Amino acid sequence: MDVRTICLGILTRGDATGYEIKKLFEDDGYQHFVEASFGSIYPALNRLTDEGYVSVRAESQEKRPDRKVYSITPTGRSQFIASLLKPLPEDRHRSPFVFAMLFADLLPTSRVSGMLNTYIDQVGQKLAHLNEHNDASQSGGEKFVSGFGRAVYVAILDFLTAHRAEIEEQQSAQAAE
Amino acid sequence: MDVRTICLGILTRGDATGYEIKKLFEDDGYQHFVEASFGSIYPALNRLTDEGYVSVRAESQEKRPDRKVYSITPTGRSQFIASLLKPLPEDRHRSPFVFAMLFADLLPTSRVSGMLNTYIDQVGQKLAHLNEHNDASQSGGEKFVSGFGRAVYVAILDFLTAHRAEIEEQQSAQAAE
DNA sequence: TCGATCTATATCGGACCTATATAGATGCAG
DNA sequence: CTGCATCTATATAGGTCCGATATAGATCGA
Repeated sequence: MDVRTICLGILTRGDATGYEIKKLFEDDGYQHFVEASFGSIYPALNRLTDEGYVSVRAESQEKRPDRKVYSITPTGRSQFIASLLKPLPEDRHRSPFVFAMLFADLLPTSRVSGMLNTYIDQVGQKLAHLNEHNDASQSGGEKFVSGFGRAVYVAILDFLTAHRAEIEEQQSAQAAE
Repeated sequence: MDVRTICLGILTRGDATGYEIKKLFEDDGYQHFVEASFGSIYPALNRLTDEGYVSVRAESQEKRPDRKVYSITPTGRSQFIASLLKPLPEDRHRSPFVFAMLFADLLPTSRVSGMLNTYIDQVGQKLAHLNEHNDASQSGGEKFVSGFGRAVYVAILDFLTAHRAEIEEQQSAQAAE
């Protein structure tokens, strides 16, 4: 699922600038299991334009850089749907926190507790964010995806609350100093 | 959490070749929330060697390329622990499946059901894999991380089983053809 | 009114992954 | 018992993507 495909998908829901595409990941319901940076969005949109999958219109604004508003073309739409009919790449979940827990025995208890607190806090915020944006305007897909996110985050919080004591006791003698 | 740090961490548990480091992600309990490819592991080990964080001994084998066995140095060990004391990068969970569900209305029901079946199958396999490698030899950290993985996978399976019907009914008129 | 944040585009360097090349060993199916 | 697939093992090239940075005027709150 490369950035070009992600951009095409978002443009099926309406025209947008590169900036707005990025904001969708941060503000709305899209954000939790897909992301892309400016450094890949802008080149992706240029290439999609070259390939004829999107069109641009430059809205010139006084004393500001042009707003480049992108629209998906019929070709782009077919291309996007075709990409959803091909086998999907697998999920990729990278968690520096989980990796760090494998080495809890090398760290002072206070650091392990700190990591747990920070992580629990972050997941709690993501959950709160999902709940905030849980309004009636959501499409069926968005509701489903929100529910998915909530299920995952709640499971993580439950597990960590129930089992954090086990990992907080993992220090070996020399790390406990 | 870059690949160099990941390699250092694994080498705190014992010497290994680049190949063995990669295999640890595939076979053992490490695999679910951390990964690295050969294309990044080999350059990482070279650079760690240059920096003095690991040492290599080449075990020459008859009619085979040398096995390059890497060991972490005391400097490398301090460096690794120092990196765990710094703030951790946030989790990054990319899910093409979740992204695709946002566009269920553009797809035929059969394709949405197929995606769900494939995804449920993959998560089920990951869960089974975690359960297989759940033996007494695991360290405290590994047990904790296995439990974390199980909690996440079970939550996903429960959610999808309970809510798949909602997304399977999302097709708009033109996509249902 | 001054600084911070926001809108908006863009590029560079570096990190990382995928695919590929090489090559002998081993194991299994026919 | 033979041939094909898989495994051990290292390595690189090409391409994708992210993080940091640059630019620059607008807006908003202290």
